[in-house]
Amino acid sequence: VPTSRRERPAKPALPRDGIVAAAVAVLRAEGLDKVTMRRLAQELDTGAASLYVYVANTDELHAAVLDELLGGVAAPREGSWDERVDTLLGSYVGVLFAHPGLARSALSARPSGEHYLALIETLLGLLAEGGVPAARAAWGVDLLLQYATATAAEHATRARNPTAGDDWDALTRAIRSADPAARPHLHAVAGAIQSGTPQARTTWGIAALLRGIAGTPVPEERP
Amino acid sequence: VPTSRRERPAKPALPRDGIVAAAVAVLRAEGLDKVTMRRLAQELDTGAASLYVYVANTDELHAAVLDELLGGVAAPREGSWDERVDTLLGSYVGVLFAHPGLARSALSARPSGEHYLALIETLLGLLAEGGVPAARAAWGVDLLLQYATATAAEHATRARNPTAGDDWDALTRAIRSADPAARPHLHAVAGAIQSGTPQARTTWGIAALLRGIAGTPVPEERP
DNA sequence: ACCTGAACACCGTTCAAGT
DNA sequence: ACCTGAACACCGTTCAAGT
Repeated sequence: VPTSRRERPAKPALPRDGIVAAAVAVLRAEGLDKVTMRRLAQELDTGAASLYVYVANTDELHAAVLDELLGGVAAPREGSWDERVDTLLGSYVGVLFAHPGLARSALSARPSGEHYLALIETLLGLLAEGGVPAARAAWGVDLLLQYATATAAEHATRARNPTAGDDWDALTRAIRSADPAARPHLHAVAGAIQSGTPQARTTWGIAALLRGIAGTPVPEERP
Repeated sequence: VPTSRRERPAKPALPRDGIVAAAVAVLRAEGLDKVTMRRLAQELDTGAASLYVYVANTDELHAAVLDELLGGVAAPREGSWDERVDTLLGSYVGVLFAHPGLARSALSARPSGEHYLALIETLLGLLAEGGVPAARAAWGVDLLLQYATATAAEHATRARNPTAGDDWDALTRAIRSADPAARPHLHAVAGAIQSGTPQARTTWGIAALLRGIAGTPVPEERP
C-alpha cells in the first residue's frame, strides 16, 4: 500500500529542492532552531541519513535557505548609487535580522544560489555606476557582504537571547571603568565608542567601506 | 573524607577563573569542540549546572577563553602606524585561526576582558598616531575588529571541515558559469572576484578600512 | 544508486532538592 | 548562597544492511 504514509501537500519532484522548501517552511513556522537534519527528515517522512545524499551538512542547508529568502530582496530604484548600496545592503541585513542565527551560518557557508548571485550582480552594477574600478569592486563586494553578514550575526544573537545583552553591557562596563592612566585612548573615547543607533553606525560603516573600496588600489594595479 | 575525590593539579581559588583556565587547557589539548559545559564540569569534578553560577552560557565562556588567548598578542613596535595596524590585526586573526570556531562565537559574544581592552587601546593609539579623528577612530576600531573576526570565522570553518571547501567551490563554479547576458558585471569580474591570496586580500581589506575610517565623518561631526 | 534504521557519541539548559 | 543529580528535549553524522 504505497499511499499509506502520512499525506502532505505537494511532495516535490526534486529531493534537493524539496528539502530546501521544507526547510524554509519550518524556518518560517518555528525558527532556525528547528531547521535541523533530524527535524527535516521527520517532516519529509524519512530518516536524517537520507538527506546527506543531497546536502553536505547543516551549514550548507542553511546557506540554501538563505539564498531562497534572498528572493525577496529587490534592487532599489531610487536615490544615488551609494544610497542604493545602503538600501540594498539594508534589505539584505533585514532578511538576516528576521531569522536570527542564519547570519552566523552564512559566514561559514556562503550561499551560491541564483538570488545571491543576483545580489552580487546588483552590487557590482552600483559600484560601476559609482565609478569604482572593476578590480576594486570585485574585492569590494566581498567586503560589503561580509560586513553586512557579520553585522546581522552580531545583532541577531543579541536580539534573540535576552541574556546576550549582558555581554554588550559587560564590554560597556569594562570600557567605562578602564583605568585612565593605563588606557588613556580608551578612556578618552569611552562615551563615543558605543554611541549612535545601530542604523547610524551601519550607514557610516557602509559609507566608510565604499570610500575605502573606491580609493584603495588592489595589488594588481600597482606596477 | 574530603580528599577522596580525584586529585587534580592546583585547584584554583576563584571558580570563574578556574573554569576559564580549565577551558583553555581543554581547548589547547583537544580543540574547541570539547570546550562544552558538560565536559568542563567533568574536568572540574562537578555537574554542568554548577557552572551556570559563574558563566551565563557557552558563548560567554568562549569569549572568556578568547580573551585569555589574546594575552599572547603583543603591540608591534616596528613599521609605520598603518603597517602596525596590519600586523596587530594579523596577530589577532592568527589566534583565531589557530582555534577554529572561536571566531564564530566571538561575533556573538564579544570578549570584555583585560586583553581585549588592551587590543582596543593599542588600536586607538595607532589610529591617533595616524591622525584619525577620535570620533572616527572610536567607531573604526569596531569595524576593524569585526572585519578581523569575520575573516577568521570564514577561513577557520573552511580550514577545519574538509567539505566546507565545497561551498567555496560551489560559489566559484556558480560565478564562472553565470549567464553573461543576465549577469554582465559578474561575468566581467569572474576571474578577479576570487583572485589573490587570503593574506593579500586581508591586507587590502584593512587598508581599505583604514582609508574609509579616516576619511568618513561620523554623524556628530556634521553641523 | 539510493534509502533506511539504528547506533555512536554527544549537546545546552533548567529545576527541585539538598547543604 | 551555592551546589548537585537528574531530567528534558534534543543534536550531527556514520554505517551496515537493504532495495
